[in-house]
Amino acid sequence: MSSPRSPNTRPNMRSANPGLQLDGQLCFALYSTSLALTRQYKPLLEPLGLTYPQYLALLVLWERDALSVSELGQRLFLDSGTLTPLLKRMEAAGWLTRTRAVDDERRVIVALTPAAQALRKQAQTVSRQLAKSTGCSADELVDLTRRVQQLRSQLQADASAH
Amino acid sequence: MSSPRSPNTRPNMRSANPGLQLDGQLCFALYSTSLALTRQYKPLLEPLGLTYPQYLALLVLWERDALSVSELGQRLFLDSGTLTPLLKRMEAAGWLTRTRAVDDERRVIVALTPAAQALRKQAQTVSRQLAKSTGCSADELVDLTRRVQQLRSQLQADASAH
DNA sequence: GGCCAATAAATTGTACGCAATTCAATATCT
DNA sequence: AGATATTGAATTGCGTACAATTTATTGGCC
Repeated sequence: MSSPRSPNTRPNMRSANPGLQLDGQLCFALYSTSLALTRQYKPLLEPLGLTYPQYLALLVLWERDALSVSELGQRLFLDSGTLTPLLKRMEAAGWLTRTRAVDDERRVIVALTPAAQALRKQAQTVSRQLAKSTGCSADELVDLTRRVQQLRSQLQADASAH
Repeated sequence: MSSPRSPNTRPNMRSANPGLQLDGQLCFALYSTSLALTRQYKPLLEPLGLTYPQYLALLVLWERDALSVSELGQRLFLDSGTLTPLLKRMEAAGWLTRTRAVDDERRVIVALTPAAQALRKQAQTVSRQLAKSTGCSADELVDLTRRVQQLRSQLQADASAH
């Protein structure tokens, strides 16, 4: 009743709103699409007892096991404030161990348990299912990934240049 | 000491890890780039007393004021569980009012205050600054935005098809 | 009108992200 | 060696996201 107009999205009337249309903003497109992807992952990861960020941590550790928290953080672009509680939950769930490094007791080494190693195959299924629901060809996925990575690099370069 | 190898990123050795490389995943590229963008926004929005999701809500309301919570949620792809507390904070900060609709007391209408209207110009500056730090041309931005939006649509279609 | 399903927000509980601070261990300098 | 700076995690506090539940209101049906 309160909105007699048709569906919310209007086509190409950017005239009255220079540079401020939600639909035109790459930032929002990335933000909302990233959240949509996490939602897509959820039903696939839930049976395994994993959240999406936890799954990302596993991806890193499957590539190279026994990393410190900060090394993991460099790969994921996350800091200890995010990772410490996440890793504690994963430790409690039996996916990994956290041990102080013997040569430098400041560092905490994160290592996968056999349970997490065994999960690797199922993860490939998850990965494939997700690729399917994007509806993109492999080439499109590769290309889009590269361009988004390129954007990330550019942003980081810009950020570190104050 | 614990890692005698060179920097973490290896070039193109995807052989031993079919479909599970973090770097190859579009999902992670979108996830980490979206977070990087939010970080880029933060110093620009902080002086205005806004967070990035709050800024997105303003973008929607600048386009069309006086929406219900669920209409706003449809535009942002967020639900009341996220929006209600966010809108309460924005109300407390003086950016908007929340009033029950007279014709349907279930609906809460969100309307901007003059303070929020006045903010519109400064927001254009923010938007331009961010476009600059992407290092992309206008055409590149438009193209990348469209492709990411397309992906989002595809995911939503796939999700609603169970 | 009275009953009941449907709808719109709000609430509850869990898990991130991240800035800022704290704490412990190591490195540096003299 | 001893004082100081630096580093790596952990902690604290705030603001999202989101599933699941609850509450209030409306619409439909008899």
